[in-house]
This record gives sequence, C-alpha cells and structure tokens, in this order.
Amino acid sequence: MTHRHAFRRGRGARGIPPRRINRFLEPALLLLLHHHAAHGYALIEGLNKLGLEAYPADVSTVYRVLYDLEAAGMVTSTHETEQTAGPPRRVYQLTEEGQAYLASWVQELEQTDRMLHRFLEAYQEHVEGDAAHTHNATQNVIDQEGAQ
Amino acid sequence: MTHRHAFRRGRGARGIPPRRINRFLEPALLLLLHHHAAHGYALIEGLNKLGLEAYPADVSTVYRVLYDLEAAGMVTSTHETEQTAGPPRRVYQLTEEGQAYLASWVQELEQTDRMLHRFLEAYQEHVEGDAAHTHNATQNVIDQEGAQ
DNA sequence: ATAATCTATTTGCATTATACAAATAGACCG
DNA sequence: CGGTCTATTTGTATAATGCAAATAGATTAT
Repeated sequence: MTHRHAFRRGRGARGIPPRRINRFLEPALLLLLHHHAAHGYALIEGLNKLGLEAYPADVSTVYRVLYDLEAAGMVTSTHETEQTAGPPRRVYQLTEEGQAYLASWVQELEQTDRMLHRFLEAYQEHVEGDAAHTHNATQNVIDQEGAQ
Repeated sequence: MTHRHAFRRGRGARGIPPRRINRFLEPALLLLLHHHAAHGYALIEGLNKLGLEAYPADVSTVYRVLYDLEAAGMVTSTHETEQTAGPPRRVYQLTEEGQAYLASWVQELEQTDRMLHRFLEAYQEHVEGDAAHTHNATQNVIDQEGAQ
C-alpha cells in the first residue's frame, strides 16, 4: 500500500491549523529582509510581528530556507563582526534578484487567495446558505441521483 | 547535507503556481461530495467547475485522498451497479462526520485566509507603498542598522 | 573553575504530501 | 483483434517540514 495514513499526527509536513501554504516561510522571510537585513534568530521573532503568530515557525526550517535562498542568490550573508551574546550571527541581506523573486511570490499568492475565496464562497453558498438541507431526510436520494 | 535543492523542479510537492495549501484537495473533494455523491473521475472534472481550473489535480492524488477519507470514515463508497463505459465506478458519499470535518476545514482555511491577507497587506504597504526606496542608495546602510 | 543558562546556528532523521508514470481493466468501435 | 475511451489502482521518487539534539560562544551564578 502506497497510501498515506489518514489524519495521522506524526512528524513531517503535517496538517496543523491554520493550514499552510507550501513554502510560505520563503516569502515571509523575504519580506522581513526587505524591511532590513537580519539574522535567523531575529527573523523567527519577526515572523510573529508580521502577524503570523498562529503560524509558529520551526527554527531548523527557517535556517534551511535561508540557506537555500542564499544558494539561489536571493539573499547574501555575512558574519556579524561585533560581539554578541553567543556564536557569531549570520546576517542576511536581500538581493535585487530576491526582491524580484518576492514580487513573483506575491503574484502567485494573490492567485492562491482568489482560489481560496472561490472555495469559501462556494462553501457558504451551498452549505451555509442552505442549512436545512444538511439534515434533510431526502438528501441521500438527491445525492444518488446526482451521481449520474 | 539535509538541505533541499532550492528551486528545483523534480517530482513531489513542488512549487507550481498558484501556491498550494497543504492537502487542499481534501476539502475541495468534500465540498463537491456535499453537492452530491460522485465517483473519482467525475470529481476530477468537478474541481474545475469549483473554480479551481488553475489548480490541476493529479488523478492518483485524487484517488488516494478519497481512499484515505473513506478509511477515516468521512465518506463511504459503493460500486455502481449500472453499466458504464469502463470498469465499475466507485461512488463516494459524504458522511455526517465528513460534513463536520469539512466545516472544520473551512474554519482553518478562514484562518489561513486572514494570514494571507496580513501578509499581502504588509507587502503592499511596505514594498508597493514605497517604490522609491527599493532602489535607494542609502538602503544598504539602513538595512545594516536594522540588523541591530 | 565550572556548571548552568542564554543566544544562535547547524545537523540528523522521520514522515507526510504529492507529482509523474505506468499498469490494470472493462466496454465499445472499426 | 487492436485501438481507444472511461475509470481506477499502484509504483516510485522527491520535496517540504517538524521534532530532537548537537554544537558553540558568552555571561552569570555556585
């Protein structure tokens, strides 16, 4: 069997609310870096201020995304020279290419947003706009007919 | 190295626009089944009518999601008795539990929607609302200061 | 001095989500 | 009988991502 285990809560890409958009951390970090350069630890806190409190970010994921963004030339990094209360910070800086990439992300997310709205509207029209029918005794019959 | 290959286009959960919400196919199929019972092949076409044309569904994914939903008791299935122009169809029917599950999905998606809006608004305010600063020569200095 | 603690980054690993491809299968048509 | 259409199923590769722990420097308390 090649099936996923339905509704299982293990590790990995799990479905904890709110439902995530794939790789959303990427544009979120890029936007924060558009404000100003920053190191990973600060970015993790910055995510909350972006209004993503309900979207707790995993540290390892953040650092890996930053690593990948750098490998792709979307950001550059330098080790901070001044003393810190810990190991040297790696400060990330958005590149021109990264800005363009963020813009393309936004365009795609606007599409995602429209799609989400169509779905939610369809739900409200069909389900909430017709609350009675949910427990209507004839529903099963209608459904059978609908199956063509 | 445990790093992803950035921006690679192989198989798997890839980033093709519009950016997907994790497991979005699940609520989409549940909503279609709320309209009326249907078999997999018809549901694939139904997704387009839901306004998800830009969200082409992979057949195997659809069937696997249906299988998992049944295993979880969210839908039931029966083999269609009447003759078809192919192998017997498996017709899926939404259960009461499935309806409740769809409702919980919608609540989570509304959260996702709010989060997406906060992000898009933040982008517009910061980036589009201040187009000049993108190519401002002093930007790098400001960024450095911002890195605390 | 050294153990605990904080800040900060990195690495290992397990698991889910999902796309591409092909196999399977019944019915019908030429 | 081979091709084609409808329809479902299975194999497989890989990306995305969370949990946990290792690493490490600096500061503070014992």
